[in-house]
Amino acid sequence: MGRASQAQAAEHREQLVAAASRLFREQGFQVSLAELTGAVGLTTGGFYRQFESKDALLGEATAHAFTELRALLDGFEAAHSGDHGAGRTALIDYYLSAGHRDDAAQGCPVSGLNAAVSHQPESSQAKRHYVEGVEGLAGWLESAPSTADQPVAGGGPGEGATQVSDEGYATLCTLVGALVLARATRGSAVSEQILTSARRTLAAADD
Amino acid sequence: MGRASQAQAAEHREQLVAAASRLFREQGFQVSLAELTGAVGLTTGGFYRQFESKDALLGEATAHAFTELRALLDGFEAAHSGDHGAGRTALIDYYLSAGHRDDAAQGCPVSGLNAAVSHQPESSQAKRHYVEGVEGLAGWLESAPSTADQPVAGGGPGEGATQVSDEGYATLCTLVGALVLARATRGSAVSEQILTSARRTLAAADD
DNA sequence: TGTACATCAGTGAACGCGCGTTCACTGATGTAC
DNA sequence: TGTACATCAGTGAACGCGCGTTCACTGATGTAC
Repeated sequence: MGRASQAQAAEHREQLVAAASRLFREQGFQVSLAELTGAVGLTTGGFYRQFESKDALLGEATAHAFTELRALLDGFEAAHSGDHGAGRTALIDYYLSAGHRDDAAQGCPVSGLNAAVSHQPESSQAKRHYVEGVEGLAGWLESAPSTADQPVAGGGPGEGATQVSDEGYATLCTLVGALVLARATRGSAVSEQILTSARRTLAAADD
Repeated sequence: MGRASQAQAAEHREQLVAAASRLFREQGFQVSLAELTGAVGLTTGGFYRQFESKDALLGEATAHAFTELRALLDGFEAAHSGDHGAGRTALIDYYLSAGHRDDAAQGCPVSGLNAAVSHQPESSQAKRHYVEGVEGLAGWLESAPSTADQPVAGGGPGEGATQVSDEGYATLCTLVGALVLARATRGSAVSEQILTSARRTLAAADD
């Protein structure tokens, strides 16, 4: 193949991170490097010229997935003309849909990367990004977020300026629990019941 | 070593299932056979005289963990003289404690085996037991369960006589989501906040 | 009850495979003059 | 602008390791008489 240009190499790198963020969410961290690099038309050999290790890729893939999530949240809010409450309701409906359950690859990283991140050491990049992302999504899930610009995967290293409310965290717990359970029970009637029950319960709480 | 007696063999088998149910919850399905058999003082060679495969062991370990859970639930109810509501409150407090978060090995299989079961095929024993267990725990989590004898890991093959209410499933979602998130974020302040928020929110809903 | 023998739980090594990582190599790219 | 050469992105094979599973073997157990 010969040497790729710097622009091409940079694009390959981005493609690899994007593919990894999909495949890790879909299949977990056990996807092989051969499959990861193969997904963007490369071979494993060159991988280590771009990343220090597979763990490092997980770190970047995690950050990438949370950036995507931020865009998704913005989209939901924009689709309802900036009405956060309406956007929030729409996000919850999407979150607890069968479509989201069956499409982990493009779904929420809090649910999709949970297992992968759980087995990572506390000091890992993946865990750091994950924790930030959890905090950010929980903050967004408040009915009336304290700041308009709560980051999903940003903010300084300091322990976040604003505290997330019980409502934000509890709503996130219900969403993540429902999705994770619905995925583990996919194929049985229980899976649908879980999603429906969580949807109705969160809707009822919104009064 | 020579041949073990039938009684010893049966005991080894039980010990192996029990150890597997702990290790799979703690470390996931990737624990090696060497570690599993080593945990009860055996070597890997003899494993296949007791089990058809590692997958089969996961199936039995899942069933075992849910039997333990049933005993735990009964214990909580008995500790409150059969007052289900009081036992339920106590279980929720335990479920959302740092102790439970840090002791997955002896903790709830719905949370502990979620990742393992998610990657199992739909037809697997592990998945079957898991789905039954989810249904059973959700039923127990209703404030006023419809039947006194709702099984956690029992009941015929038919799709359960009684339907579980939204309250049961939604409560389970919040519990599982909280535990799974608290474990993935262990070491950060967010982990504690998640548990606390879920606890307060579920307590507030009990009015 | 005692003896002879078949059974089979458990051992330890081997097999085959897939994986993450390394490395010598290629040849187009980028740069120094 | 053109040329010579160093750089380095990507290849493909090899390395080393751990794993699930298999297998020949051992010797105490269980059983038939």
